[in-house]
Amino acid sequence: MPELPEVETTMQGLIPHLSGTIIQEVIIRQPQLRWTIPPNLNELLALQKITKLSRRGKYLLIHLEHGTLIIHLGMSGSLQIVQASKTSTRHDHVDIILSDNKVLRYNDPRRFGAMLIAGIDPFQHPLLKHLGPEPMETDFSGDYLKKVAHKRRVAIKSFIMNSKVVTGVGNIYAAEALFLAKIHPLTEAQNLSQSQYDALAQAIKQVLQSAITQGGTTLRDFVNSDGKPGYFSQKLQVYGRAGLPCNSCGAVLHSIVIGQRSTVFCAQCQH
DNA sequence: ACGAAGCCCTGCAAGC
DNA sequence: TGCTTGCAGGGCTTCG
Repeated sequence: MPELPEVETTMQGLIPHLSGTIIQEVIIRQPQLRWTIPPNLNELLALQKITKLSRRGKYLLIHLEHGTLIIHLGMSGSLQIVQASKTSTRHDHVDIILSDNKVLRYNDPRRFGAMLIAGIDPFQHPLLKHLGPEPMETDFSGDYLKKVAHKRRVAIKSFIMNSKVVTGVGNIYAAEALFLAKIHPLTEAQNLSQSQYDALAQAIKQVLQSAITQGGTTLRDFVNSDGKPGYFSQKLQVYGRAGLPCNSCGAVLHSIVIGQRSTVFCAQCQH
């Protein structure tokens, strides 16, 4: 499923195809995503020039002359640049037809994704307005986490998956970062020491950066914008490895449920 | 204000 | 083999 690294990889892959391009037409085959796609999306986007692309958490932002297209890939969404002649298949919900006979095609089997319109300043949009810091930026740090965690009794794993605390850390990388920082996922957020938070912030940055460098994790249905899979999945230490031996100590990895999310960890290494 | 649960949806795997 | 059932998952929304 697309996590932050996949969104970043997708954006980087799309930039050369989209920057400066003028949108010709938008075809919506299935408007029922996480939220219904605005019915007048075509009227809003047609003949507008794409000025730049950016990312906020897992939200991909396509900046236009008179507004912003917000895209979220949910857990099974993908974007690809295809030739206009290529026949659409099942779950190809939206085509954004570009000027040079190319199409930006949105596919999302589970339809947990979203495609919405915001103004010129997308950060005023309700979905983006209250997001926490970007994990890769310098304002996200152990100091910041320790401060925000004051009197918070929620499990640390849920805490770092809360988009108001930090945006874009999903289930896979939360588990990986906690393993790397040697922190038990059920620890109450308020009980982590400063040095643990320093290690955790560092670990989050490291796992995300590593995945971005690798080109994004490939799981079930993610394909990056070139149609090539990423290769990070083989590096995962705990996610999807319940019952298998810990790569560090050899103990059998445990699987528990935290906040309705499966969580794999090493009881030996993580305290 | 905080934390837990609910919800949207399809593909896949396991069980019968 | 084919059907049924259960589960996974992002993250906003609702409930307590």
